[in-house]
Amino acid sequence: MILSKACEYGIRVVLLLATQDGPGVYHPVRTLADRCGSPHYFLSKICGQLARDGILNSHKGPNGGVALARSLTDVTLMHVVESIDGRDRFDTCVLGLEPCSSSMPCPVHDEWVDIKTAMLAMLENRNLQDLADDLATGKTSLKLILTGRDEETGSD
Amino acid sequence: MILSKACEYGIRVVLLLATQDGPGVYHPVRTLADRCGSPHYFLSKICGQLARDGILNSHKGPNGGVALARSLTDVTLMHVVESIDGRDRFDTCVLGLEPCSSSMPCPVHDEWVDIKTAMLAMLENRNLQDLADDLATGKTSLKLILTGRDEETGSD
DNA sequence: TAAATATCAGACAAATAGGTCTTTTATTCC
DNA sequence: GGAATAAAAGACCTATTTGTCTGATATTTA
Repeated sequence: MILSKACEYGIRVVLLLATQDGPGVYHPVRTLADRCGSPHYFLSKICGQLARDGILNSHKGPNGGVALARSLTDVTLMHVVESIDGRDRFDTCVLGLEPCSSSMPCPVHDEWVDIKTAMLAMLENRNLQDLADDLATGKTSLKLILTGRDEETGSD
Repeated sequence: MILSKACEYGIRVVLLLATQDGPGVYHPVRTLADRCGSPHYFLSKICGQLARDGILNSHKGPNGGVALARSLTDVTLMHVVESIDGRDRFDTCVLGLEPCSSSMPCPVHDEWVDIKTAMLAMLENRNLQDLADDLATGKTSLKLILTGRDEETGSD
């Protein structure tokens, strides 16, 4: 809603990698897709984009896959959003008015400015390390309702 | 982005009516569409929905059109949003996780709760009267960049 | 080198959102 | 009643997003 589906999946996969083994450890997109409830081929494209933007590295062949390209402290969710959705996702007027700005504000302009600020803060105030720490301590969770299959046994 | 295009247009038309003559005065959707930069037929459907939900009244024939159905103080933008987009637009997790809640929060759950609260406040803290007052005094504006035509002379 | 694994590139399909048009119906004015 | 006006209903089209598939390429292992 606020983010595209593609971006949701992108964030999920990055968080997943951050909680698993950190940068440099490769996982096949196939496996990650299962774990984060994203369509395999769709996630594959998303990872391609993240790789092009230097957030992931990718490697072909056995033991290949994708891995975080940078240190956990060097990546924020905003980096992912910028890569997938683009930053201008947050530059629009609530009412879609073109000239809306502080000098010609729409009826909800001021409130919206504050909300956008809070959204940016949500996405860039904490890096992957912080977020992974919260996940590790159980303070937060990435659990989702998996429809169809439940869990991998590691056999694939 | 946060609201659908349909909802944007719906809000615009309601604000337009609020600043023009208040409840009970009918304007053809055609004219309103020109003024609020919305496709005529599209806005027509939107107004139909708003009428079904008791926000607008509509009347066929000459001197017909749509008009606000209730007093300006009885309508907020949230009423429009609920009518067009539905309230559950604000009930989703940023990451699209199904079980996300305060007891199983996603990594940005808490921040998102605050942001949603602010968005609801933006949409329901002030009624059409308040918003129309700000527009009347020039404190805010509904101006938009009209592509193609500039203004009606009343001839069509 | 052969077989297996996995990404890459890009075509393709399905679903949804956004937008247009035509026909019908109700209303007003003459 | 007849002409004009304007909404109502619903079919239809277009663009974007989401999702799937195929063939090619690179890499590893044996």
